[in-house]
Amino acid sequence: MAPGAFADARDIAARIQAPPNYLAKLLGQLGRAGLVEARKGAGGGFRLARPASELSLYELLEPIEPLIKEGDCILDGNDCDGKTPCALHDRWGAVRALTLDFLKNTRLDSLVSKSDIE
Amino acid sequence: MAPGAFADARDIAARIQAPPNYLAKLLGQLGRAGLVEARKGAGGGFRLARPASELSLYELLEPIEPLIKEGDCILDGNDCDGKTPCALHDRWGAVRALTLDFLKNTRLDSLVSKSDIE
DNA sequence: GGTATAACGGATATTGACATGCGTTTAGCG
DNA sequence: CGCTAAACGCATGTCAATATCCGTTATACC
Repeated sequence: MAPGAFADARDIAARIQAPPNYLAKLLGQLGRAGLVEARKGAGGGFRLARPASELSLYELLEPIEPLIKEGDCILDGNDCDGKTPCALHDRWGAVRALTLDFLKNTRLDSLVSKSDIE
Repeated sequence: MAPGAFADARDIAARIQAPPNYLAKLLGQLGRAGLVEARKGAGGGFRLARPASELSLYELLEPIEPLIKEGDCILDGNDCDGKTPCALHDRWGAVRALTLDFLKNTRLDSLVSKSDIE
């Protein structure tokens, strides 16, 4: 596919075996979040607003579903701050930090293997 | 509560603001897995099969819902083994390992804060 | 043994995520 | 301008997880 071209939702859906209408809905959400651009009409479709190498998994997932946040406590409803840490504060903090690091520092392009590109 | 005593599902549910019948169902699952003991009738209820200090979060959650496993690939359906690692193999492996470590090496007793005990 | 208590187990209800269908709007192109 | 392609938006459907209800069974205690 030509770089910068728009791909329509049906084509994308067929490629990844996803339901076309639902995919379009998700792409719409990403569009509202400014991550993809949409164009209506003939020759239209969706495309990334920025290069895949500049989009983190975190950015991409965030508009679709709520993600873990820095400081979130694993025991819900707890205001587990520095003053009144819960029993798992440190151990969980390490897991949370690594997970966030993974999501924020992994770019979209790095989950595409070479064989998928051609 | 006396150590080794049985607590009935309604009491437990009231304490943790959970639906009593549903809780009993979950406790039943834990019972079948050998993690808690159940006793019917007056004075009956549930109790841990082993001390809280010997039960890991992993053991406790495993009968309730499928957990991440050593070697699981983040891209589903992938058989992402040593020979054909996916693009995220190493980065994801680190997150998975730390998460599993957290679940397996955190004991039930360590998520109870002092103030909950009395 | 009789009675009260509490788990057990199966049928049913609720809910939210996931998905579909279809009519409307917008954009490209001849 | 008119035709076609494709996103958009809303109403509806499906399904699994969660939860409820209630009759049955097992246990303790008098």
